[in-house]
Amino acid sequence: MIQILKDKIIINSLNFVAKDIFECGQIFRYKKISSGYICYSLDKSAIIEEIEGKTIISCKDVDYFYKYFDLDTDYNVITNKLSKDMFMAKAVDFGRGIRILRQDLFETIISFIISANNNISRIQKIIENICKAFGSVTEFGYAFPTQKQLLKATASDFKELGCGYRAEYLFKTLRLIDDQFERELKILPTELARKKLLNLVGVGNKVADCILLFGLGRLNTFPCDVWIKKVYHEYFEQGHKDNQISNFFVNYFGELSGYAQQYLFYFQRSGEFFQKV
DNA sequence: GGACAGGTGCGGT
DNA sequence: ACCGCACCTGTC
Repeated sequence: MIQILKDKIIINSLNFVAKDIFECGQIFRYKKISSGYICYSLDKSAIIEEIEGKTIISCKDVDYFYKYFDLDTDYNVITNKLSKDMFMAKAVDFGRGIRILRQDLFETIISFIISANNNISRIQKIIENICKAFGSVTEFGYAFPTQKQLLKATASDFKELGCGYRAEYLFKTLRLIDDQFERELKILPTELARKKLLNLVGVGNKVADCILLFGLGRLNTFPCDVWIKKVYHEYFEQGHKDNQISNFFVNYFGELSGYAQQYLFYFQRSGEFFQKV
């Protein structure tokens, strides 16, 4: 099913669809190209193309992207379990190729602080600006800056790069985190890790859950944004207050919560696109 | 001009 | 603890 070469990973599976993976809301550093997608993580990049029904991932660091795309996880098991719920079956069918990426923790923290009350194209632009201004030069462009590099930025630097009022959040949070902070987060149980994340400036419940899910691989979380609220009120309504919706879904989906969130989010949002086009 | 976008911090109860 | 509100900025 999966073939690993020196600078390529070849995947022969229906459970890997680049469009679904990159456009389901979990990542901002990717670009659509004529032959597929190119994505960036830290100082690395990979090209993802469909050739003769197979997915080819071309990159220098095969080990890194094998983990990044979480290729050891069998999504057949996940989609089969989730599809037992009638409504989920539709969402899973729509986003069959989704995989939750194993993103870098630091990059995830910074990126999702920027994402708060913001739209994707602007988030992408801001992150790109920050990479250009503070990241190292790579063969493809600019790397995501390290914490050390970002500590050189002032709040007004961030503002000039388009962050708006999130500039202060970034400036302050950068002074609250370090390697030790990240090491502790990685070993703490989900609830305690969430509490620790909520101490950061610009990190509320939603952003904390995104960091837990995308940066720490905690699948027992369910980030709740406006789209998920719509899903709840349209299809799962049971009288919960908005700030209890995430808990409701975690109870409902258990260890599959993170996956379920991605399928539901992507599905709900696609409806909006169809209506607009 | 005004509302809204993948929320959060803050001040007032 | 639980409200309500202001907030950068681009786009409709």
